[in-house]
Parts: sequence; C-alpha cells; structure tokens
Amino acid sequence: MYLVGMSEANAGPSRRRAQTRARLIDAALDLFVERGMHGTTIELICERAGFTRGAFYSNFGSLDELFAAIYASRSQASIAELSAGVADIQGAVAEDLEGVIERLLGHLPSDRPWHVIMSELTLAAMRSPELAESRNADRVAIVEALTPVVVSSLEAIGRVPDGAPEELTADLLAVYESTAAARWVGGDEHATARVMAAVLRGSTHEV
Amino acid sequence: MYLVGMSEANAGPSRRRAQTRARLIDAALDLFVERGMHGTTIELICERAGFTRGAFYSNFGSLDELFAAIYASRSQASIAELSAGVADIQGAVAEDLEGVIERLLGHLPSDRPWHVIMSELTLAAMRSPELAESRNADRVAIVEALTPVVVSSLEAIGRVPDGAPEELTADLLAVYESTAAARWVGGDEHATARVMAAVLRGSTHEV
DNA sequence: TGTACATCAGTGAACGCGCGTTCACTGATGTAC
DNA sequence: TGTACATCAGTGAACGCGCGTTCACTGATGTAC
Repeated sequence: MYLVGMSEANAGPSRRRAQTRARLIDAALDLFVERGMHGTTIELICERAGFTRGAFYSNFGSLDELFAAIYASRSQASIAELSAGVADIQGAVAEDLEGVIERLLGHLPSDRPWHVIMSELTLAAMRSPELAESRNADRVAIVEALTPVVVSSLEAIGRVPDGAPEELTADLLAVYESTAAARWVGGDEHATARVMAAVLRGSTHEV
Repeated sequence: MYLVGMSEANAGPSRRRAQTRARLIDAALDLFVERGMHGTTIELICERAGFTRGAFYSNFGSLDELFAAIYASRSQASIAELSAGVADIQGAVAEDLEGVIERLLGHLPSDRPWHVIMSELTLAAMRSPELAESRNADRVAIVEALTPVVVSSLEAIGRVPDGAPEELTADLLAVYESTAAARWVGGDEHATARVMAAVLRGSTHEV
C-alpha cells in the first residue's frame, strides 16, 4: 500500500525528496501496524520502501521523528475526514436510537490498522507526556467535530443529553474505541452498538 | 519491588531455582511496565535481577516463554484476588447507583502497572491468536467472578439487568478498562464512574 | 556425623548477527550563461 | 538550445555496540554409605 502512485515516472524534479519521504512514511506505517513501534527498525523500513539506510538519515533524524511525522499526518487526515463527513451527511436524520448509533459509527474509522495504531499510541502516551498531550489535543478536536452529530441526531428522536454534550460525545468515543478494538482480539462484536446504546439511554432524557 | 523477601538468606536448598525464577520474573515485570514488551531485553532483565545472562537460559527458553509465565501468574493472581474479594464483601449492600459502582470499583485493580500491562497484552493479542485466546479466557473468568456482585448490588437497589447479566458485567468491565486506563494519559478522571453509571441506567430497569 | 561423589544452578567469556549511525562518493537535478 | 558548473539526494561500504545464544567451567546443593 504505497502512497506514491503511477506519477512516479513523470514526477517533477524537486518532488523526488517528497516522494522518498512519503514512501518511507508509508512503509513505516505498515510495519508499525504489523510489528508495533519497538518491533520496527530503520533497516526494515528502508528495505520495504526500497531504499538504503542512508536515505532514511537524509530525511529524518531518528525513528522518533518519523513516528511524530506519521502520527501528525494520520491524525490530521482522520480529523479532516471526520469534519468533511459531518458536513456531508448533515441532512440525514435518525429515527431511533439505533439510527443515532449508525450515524455515529458511519463517521468513525473502523479498520484494523487504525485501531492498532490508536492502541499503540495510547500505550506510548502512557510513557511519554508529550505524546499524551498531543493525543489529548487530537481527541478534543475529534470530540468537537462529532458533538454536532450527536446532538442533532438525538434531537431528531426527541432526546437531549443530561449533561454537557461534549462529555457525552467523549464517553461515546471512549466506548467506541475500546469495544471496537476488542473486535480484533476476538471480543464480542455486538458490544459496540450495545454499550453505546446503553450510554445514550443512560445519559439522555426525552423532551 | 522484588517478590522474594528476607527469606532469601535462610532459604531451603532446592528453593534456589524457584527464587531465581521469581526474581527474573519480577525484574521482567518491572521492565515490561517501564519500557514495554519489545523494549525489554534479556540482558536488562538479568542485570536488574542481579544475574548473568546464562541464568536466564538456565530457567527460560526464550523471552516469549517468560512473558507467558508472567502473564499466567499475573492473571491467576488477579482472578484469585477478585474471587477472594467478592467472597469477603458479600455482606455489604449498595444503597444507590453510585454505591453499586463503588462496590464494583473496589474489586477491580486500579494501579498504573496493571493498566499498562493490560494494554500491552491487548495490543499483543491483536497480533497473536494464542495470546488473544488466553486473554479472552481470563476475561470470561473475571466476568464470571464479578457478575454476582453486579447482580446482587443491583438487586439491593431494586434493579435488574435488561439482558444477560454476564453481558452487562462484560460491558462494565470494558468501560472500566478503557476509561480507567485513560487516567494514565491525562484523560478525564471522572469518566469511569460517569460512563459506568450511564451504562447501568441504560441497561437495567426497576422491578 | 562425616566423607566422597554426583548433580545442579548460575558464571563469565566468546561468537556472531542485526542494526544504528557515519561518510566519502556518485548520479540526478537544477542554474547560469 | 546547449554546455559547464553547483547543489542535492540517495548509495553502499564501514564501524561499532548491544544483545541473543552457546558452552566449558565452578561453586553450591544433594545423596550414598
């Protein structure tokens, strides 16, 4: 899964560097998912990207720097995607609680790589205050983008949050992340919808 | 934090091996929490435990084998502790929803090392079916030990689960694990109680 | 209880590989005229 | 448009360290008599 496309052949002159960076990042991302942060070496990344190790040092100062670059681009992409998706479907209306959940799930990434990376990141953040801070900032951004969806969907079925809407969104996000990630370790695949429904019922009231 | 105590001096003859194993396991556990699975090396473990590397190979075939031993003993201890705790407090009665949650939280481990290890294990299980299987078996054991607490606490405040009690317990456990682990990355520290309360309200009814 | 022997557990040196890191070099890319 | 020069990006060899793994050895532990 290389980010560089067939444009490689007729690539502009100064884009070579950018393409090299992109291919290194892309290879690192794959390995990161397959083998985890610490299981990934510079040599493996370069081998998979089709470069020698010198190319790595020509583009990055260290593995940590590369990881930072990866995470930044990933989370930006994720947040941008989310915001775009929210704008898109703002016309759709939920008819019941299941509809609300369906709408929410439609906005959240559900692929295995994403969950693995988020889990790795959470774990890394437990050991690094800087990572924790950036992770939390990203979560705030995601919650802010998602809250209107939650509120409007609930409104459509005649419900309002008992407390702060952002808190409810954050709670739903936490529930989503843990129960959805559990799918990849053979957990209960119905848990996500069930627990989200319970949280919604238990955190909102009719108007 | 060494498991072996002051009994080392007057230890019986054949216990030497068991003590060596225990010290290796204990050192590995510390490093495991500090640096993660892949960040921990055999050399570091031996250094911290006060042995040379040969001692490791005299006791374990590989790092994986040691990790398996660690995890097995940890989860056994955790489950045993849980069961004992449940038996102990079976007399106590909850008076409201907060009381139910308080009782539940009293039975669950809440230290940082535990959450780090659980997170590492979940991540490792995403890449290893065998680990996933043993992890899931342990979760079933924990849910089974905890379900009576949930049911009796709810009963005391005049509520019963809408669905299978085990499912509710599993859901509460999932919520607990994710929101409690979030504390160690600077997340909302009130989230645990809030979300558990919402799940309880949304998954039970009065009788 | 003491002595001689056998087994066992951990030592510490040695080997080699993987990989991080550096760097002189080369072919590719860009610029000046 | 073409030629000469400058800069840049990635090459590939080299170095060294950390660490996994092995193994002959030794002191400790256990057994037989």
